[in-house]
Amino acid sequence: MDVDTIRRSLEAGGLRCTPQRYAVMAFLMEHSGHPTAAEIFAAVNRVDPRSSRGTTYNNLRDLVQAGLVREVAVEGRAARFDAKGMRHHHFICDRCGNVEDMEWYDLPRPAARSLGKRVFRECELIFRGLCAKCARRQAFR
Amino acid sequence: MDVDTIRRSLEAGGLRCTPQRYAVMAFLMEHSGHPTAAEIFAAVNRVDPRSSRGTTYNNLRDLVQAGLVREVAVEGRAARFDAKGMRHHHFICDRCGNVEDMEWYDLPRPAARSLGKRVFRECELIFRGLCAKCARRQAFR
DNA sequence: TTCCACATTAGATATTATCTAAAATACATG
DNA sequence: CATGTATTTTAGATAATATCTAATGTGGAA
Repeated sequence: MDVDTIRRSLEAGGLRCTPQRYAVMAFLMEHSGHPTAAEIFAAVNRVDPRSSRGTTYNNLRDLVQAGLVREVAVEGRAARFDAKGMRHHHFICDRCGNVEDMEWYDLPRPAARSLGKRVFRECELIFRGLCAKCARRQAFR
Repeated sequence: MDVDTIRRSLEAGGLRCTPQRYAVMAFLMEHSGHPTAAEIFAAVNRVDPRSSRGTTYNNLRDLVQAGLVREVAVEGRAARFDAKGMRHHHFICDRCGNVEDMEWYDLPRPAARSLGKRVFRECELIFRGLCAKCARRQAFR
C-alpha cells in the first residue's frame, strides 16, 4: 500500500501523520481481516516496536472518529476494526466471533414516522451464523 | 406480566425456573428498554436481594443461548439485553450508546453465492445516529 | 420424600479499555 | 532552518465488564 495514500487518508481525516498512527492505518488498509486492538498492537509492534497499548487504543479511537475506520462490537469479545474501503456488510460467527465481509446491499433510509426526533446517520446489516471453519467443525459432532 | 407466562417461557427454553432466573426474565419482559447486566442485577436485587452478579451473568447467558433473550453489543460499552418479543430492529445512539427499538423490516436471506460455506442463521439491521435526547443537546452547541 | 443434576454464591481473576501526567514530536510559521 | 505550540506518545495505574472456582443449596422428577 502506497505511503502517500495512507498519509493523505490521515490528513483527509484531520489527523497528524505520526509513525504509530500511520502503522495502525497501514495495517488496517493492508489486512482485510477484522483484527482486535490487541492484534493490531501486536502486529504493528512486531514490525517496529515503538508503540504502546494506550497509543494503539488512542489511534483507533481517533481513526474511528475521523470516519476512516469502522469499529465492530461483538458480543462478549473484544471489538474489531476495519478500514472503510469498499462498502460492505458483516457476517459474525456465533461460535468464534470472527467478523467477515459480506457484499453490500443498499438499505432503505428509515421512514420519518418511525425515526421520530432521532437523527439518522447510517444503517448496517449484520449477518449471523457459523463461519466456514466453525460450520465444518459442527458437522463432526 | 403473568407469572405462568414467564415460567412457561423458561420451560420452553429448557431452563429451570429458579427465583433468580425468573426475576431476570420477568424484568426483561416488563421493561422494553435495553438494560445492561449491571442494571438488571441492580433492579432485580432492589426488589429481592437474593441474586449475585455472577448469577445474573450466568442467567443472561443461559437465556440468550435458549433464544429467549437477545444480546446487543455496543461499541465501547456494556452489552445490552432485550427479551425477544415482537420482532424489531435496533437504533443505537452514537453519542450515549442507548439502544432503542425500530420497526421490523423483512430482510433478504443472503445469496448462496455470497454465503459460501457459511451457515446462515439470521440477519439484523442496525440503525445509527443520535437518539432524540442527544439530538436535542447537539442542537444547542 | 429422596435424590441429583443443575443453579447459586462470594470472591478471585481475567479481559478489555481508559486515564494520568510527564516527555516527545509533527508541523505551521517566521 | 529554527522555533513554538498544540498534539501525540509513553508506562503504569485504574476502571469497567465479564468469567471462573469450588463449596453450598435447590427445583422438580420419580
